[in-house]
Amino acid sequence: MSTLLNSLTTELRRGTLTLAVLSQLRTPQYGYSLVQLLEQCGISIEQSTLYPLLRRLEKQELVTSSWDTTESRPRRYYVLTPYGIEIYQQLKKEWEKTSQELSLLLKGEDNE
Amino acid sequence: MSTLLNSLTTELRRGTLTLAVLSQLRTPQYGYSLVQLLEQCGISIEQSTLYPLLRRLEKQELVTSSWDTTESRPRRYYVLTPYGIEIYQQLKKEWEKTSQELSLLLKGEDNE
DNA sequence: ACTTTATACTATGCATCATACACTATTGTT
DNA sequence: AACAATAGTGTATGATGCATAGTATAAAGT
Repeated sequence: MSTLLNSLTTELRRGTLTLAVLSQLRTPQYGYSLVQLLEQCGISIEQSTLYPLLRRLEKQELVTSSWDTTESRPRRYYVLTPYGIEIYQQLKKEWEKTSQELSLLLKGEDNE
Repeated sequence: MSTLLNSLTTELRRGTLTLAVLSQLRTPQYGYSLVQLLEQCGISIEQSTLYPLLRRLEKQELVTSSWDTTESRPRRYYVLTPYGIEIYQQLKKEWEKTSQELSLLLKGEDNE
């Protein structure tokens, strides 16, 4: 893939990562599990992208986190706050709207 | 709309503007007409956002531009280059892929 | 003993978008 | 004739998020 296409795709993905992560935090998850969960769904995300994102979300009070030290390895679990749930649902609506609008624009002569 | 939701939505839109603009430049358009064309489709874009975008696209050789001075008001028309068409189609595919993946993630308990 | 997996995290730079401007010429209205 | 509104093209600056490239540790597997 050309570097140009690559950077355009990056920009296109931007913001969707947040939405994807929020969607998975309705049930508690820790960073590492999130990476794999999303990978399974075809969305690859680097840890070095995810952790700062989680930090942001926590700062914005969309998620809360807590350490679980009962297992052999300590894990920090993240989960949506009520406010986070609300924002998630609104953001989801926004995405559906944008998605539909774009579908309309892109429809038409599909010459392959 | 809260400022947080606003900024999240902005991020979500990011990159989609490029795709939207590219999709309209299969036929020649000038800046002002593009704004209105997209507006009709529900996508609002400020001129001060569009013009720098067009500049970028031209620099990346995805579009070319030329002045039309035959009308009463001079207009600068933009249109896709062959390379631009190619990139557009690939980017479109990327979007469709991402879009589908996200649909999957967002599906599920729609408690309204 | 060595390597891989699991797990968490930081720092820096680049690109895009929003916001706020500046500018001109034509059309429409009073 | 004066004025406002529309049509039209642009620039500068700042905020922000993602990618890239790292650091670090402990458990499990060989």
